[in-house]
Amino acid sequence: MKLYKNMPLGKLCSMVTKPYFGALTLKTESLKIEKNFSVLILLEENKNCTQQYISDILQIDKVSVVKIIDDFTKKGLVKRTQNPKDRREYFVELTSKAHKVLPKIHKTINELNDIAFKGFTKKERDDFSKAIVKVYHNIEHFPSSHVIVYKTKKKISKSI
Amino acid sequence: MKLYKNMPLGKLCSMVTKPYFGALTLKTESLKIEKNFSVLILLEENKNCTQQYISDILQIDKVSVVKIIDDFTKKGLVKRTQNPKDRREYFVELTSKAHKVLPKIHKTINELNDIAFKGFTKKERDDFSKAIVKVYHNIEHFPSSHVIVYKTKKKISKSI
DNA sequence: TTAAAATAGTTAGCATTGCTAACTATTAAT
DNA sequence: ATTAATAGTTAGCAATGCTAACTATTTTAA
Repeated sequence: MKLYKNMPLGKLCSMVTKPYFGALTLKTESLKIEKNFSVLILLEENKNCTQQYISDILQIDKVSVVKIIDDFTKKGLVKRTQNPKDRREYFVELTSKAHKVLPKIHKTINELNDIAFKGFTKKERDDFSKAIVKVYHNIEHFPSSHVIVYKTKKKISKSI
Repeated sequence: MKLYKNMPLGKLCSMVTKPYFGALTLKTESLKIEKNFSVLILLEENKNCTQQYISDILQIDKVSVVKIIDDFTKKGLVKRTQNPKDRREYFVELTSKAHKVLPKIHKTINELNDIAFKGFTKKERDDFSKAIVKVYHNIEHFPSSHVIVYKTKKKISKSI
C-alpha cells in the first residue's frame, strides 16, 4: 500500500499490535486472563524461569514483571518458588490451572494468525514469522532514546 | 528462533516497535520532534488531511490526534486551516519548517531500516514490508476487546 | 576473609498514554 | 424544520512504563 510506504517500520508494527491484542483479549474473555499471554507461553516452554529471565526475553522491564507475576499469582495461574541454590531468585512456575487453559490460548492465537495471514502461502507465512524475529534481533540492542530522569522537573537526555 | 515460535504475532510486533522508536527518537533528538513522525509523513504525502483522516489512516484515536496536532502547532511544524466547504473540518498542513526537517527524518528512517533489515536481500525486505501491510489490512477491523466503561467504578465489557 | 560491587526482586511514585464522556459547531437527512 | 450525524474539542480517569530507592543475597577482588 502506497500510503504506508515511507512510514517508520515501528509504526507498521504498532498498527498490527493494537487490533491483534484487542481481538486476542476479546476471544479469551472467558478465561479472565486479559493480557500478558506471552509470559504464560514462555513459562510453558521453559523450566526455571526467573523474573529477570522473563524480563530479558520478553523485553518487559523488571518492575512490570513483578506486577504481572503478582497478577497471575492472584489469578491462580503461577506460583513463585525460591531457588535454593541462589536465594535472590524466584522460579516462576505454571499451576495446573494454567496448564489447563493454555491449549485454549494456543488455539485462539492460531485462529487469529490464520486470519492475519489470510492470502499468504504457507511459505510466505513462515518467511514472515522468521523475518520479524530476525528484525527484532537486528535492533534489540539499539541504543535507546533519551530517558526522562524524574525528580529534576526537567527532561534530561541520557543514553541507556 | 524457537523461543518466539508460539508467541502471539502482536507480541513479536511490539518487541520490534519499542527499540525501533527508542532509536528513532534518539537519532532525531536535535530536531526536537520526539514522536509521531508518522503523522508528519502522512501530511507530507497527502493534501487536505483532516484530523479525522489522520485518525482513520494511522489508527490514532481522534482525541489523541488533537493533542498531537496541538503539539506540532506549538513546535511550528503544522497549521490548521478551516475547510470553507465544510466548516466542521480543519485541514492540517505542514509548515516550511516541517518541509525542511522531513528529509532528515526520511534519512534517519532509512538508516534504521537498513540496520533492521541487515542480512535481508532486497527482495526479502520488500516482501516483508508488503507482508506487514497485508497483515494489518487483514486484521484492522477485528472486533476489538472489551472497553472499560468509566464512571461505573466497575469494568463493564462492551463490544465495539 | 571481608569489604565492596553486583544481582534479583520489591515498593512507591510520577509522567505519559489512551481511552470515555460530554460538549460545541456545523452539516446532512427525513 | 427538526433530528441525526460528523469534526473537533475539553476534562478527567485508569493503565502503563518508567525512575529512584530500597532489601536480601551472592560474587568479586583487595
